[in-house]
Amino acid sequence: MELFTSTYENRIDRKGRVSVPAKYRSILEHRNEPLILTRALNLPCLEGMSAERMNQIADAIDALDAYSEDAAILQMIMASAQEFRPDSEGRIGLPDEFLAHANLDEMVLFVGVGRIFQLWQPNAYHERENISRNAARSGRTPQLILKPRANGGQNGDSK
Amino acid sequence: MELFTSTYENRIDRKGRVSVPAKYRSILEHRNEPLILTRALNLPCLEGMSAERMNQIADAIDALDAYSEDAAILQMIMASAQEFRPDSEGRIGLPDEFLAHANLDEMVLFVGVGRIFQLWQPNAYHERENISRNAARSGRTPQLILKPRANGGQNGDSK
DNA sequence: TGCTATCCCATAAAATCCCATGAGAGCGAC
DNA sequence: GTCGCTCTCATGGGATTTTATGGGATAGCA
Repeated sequence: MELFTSTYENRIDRKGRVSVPAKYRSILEHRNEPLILTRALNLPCLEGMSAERMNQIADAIDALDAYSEDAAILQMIMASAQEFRPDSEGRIGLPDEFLAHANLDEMVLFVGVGRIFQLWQPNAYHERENISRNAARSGRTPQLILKPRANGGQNGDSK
Repeated sequence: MELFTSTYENRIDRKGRVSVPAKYRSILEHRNEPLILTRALNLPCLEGMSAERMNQIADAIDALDAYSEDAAILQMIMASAQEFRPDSEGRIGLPDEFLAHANLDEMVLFVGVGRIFQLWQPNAYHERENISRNAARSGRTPQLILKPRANGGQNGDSK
């Protein structure tokens, strides 16, 4: 499976390290790409993605006028991004800015949301989940429009 | 990764030297290219890049009318460019014009913005970051259209 | 002779490597 | 089904290396 799914709650040890879920790691390793984390623009969480996606953003920046305000905002994404190379046990050390942005202390909740995954303070995520769920119950469901994929033939392989 | 990301705040010592972040150094060394610094055109910061990037800018200038005002302005980028060779500990000495242009005194904030990086007076950058972040929060986010890349893409997605 | 830039060595803190342990999932034999 | 074996994975912590930084020594240069 090429998509990040499910959730995993892992501990931050006293050195500030946390294990990246093995499922996520194997996706990145399978693509032979390093792990990138960024601070989400408008949420108190971190976002994890492959380097491929960062390159796409860099391309988007280059396509803009280098001195425009739009470019400045996209550059903020790059400035908050950091490359991580998990140690031999699959852990990464989270720097203070990242811990602070997502209010992380003891535990981290990894949340797979498809092409990327998020890192949440567990309670913060559960609150947010309840809010969204209640919104859905009260009828405010989003439109979900599925389109056929271009490369219909290939499906997910695995280990 | 090939991109300059994240931020690093380093001290200018009493001899006027500052360490170039090891991550940035290794990118340049990996490409076997010297470090070039310029004064940013419309911002109080310096910009660091590889020599290859300089060539791209030169190409962009050539694409303009050689006698236009725009070309004259962009040529100032080249005029302010200077090549630096870090010492054995990875430090460079910043000349006075550069210190003055970016109002640098004690600390330098290296800000990776993709294909280049910037050198800011820390407070000056944080102010600018707040402005951009508020703009992003209030909905004025730039269009971000991610395009599949020519070389890297194993995952055929479009969205 | 002063000034400046560069080389070299030293050091503390932070990041990373490496080995160990234990819980738990999966699996096969019975 | 269930017992026990194996393997994976998250976690802990000591050992080692990297990195930023300070400063003395040396060599040009005005």
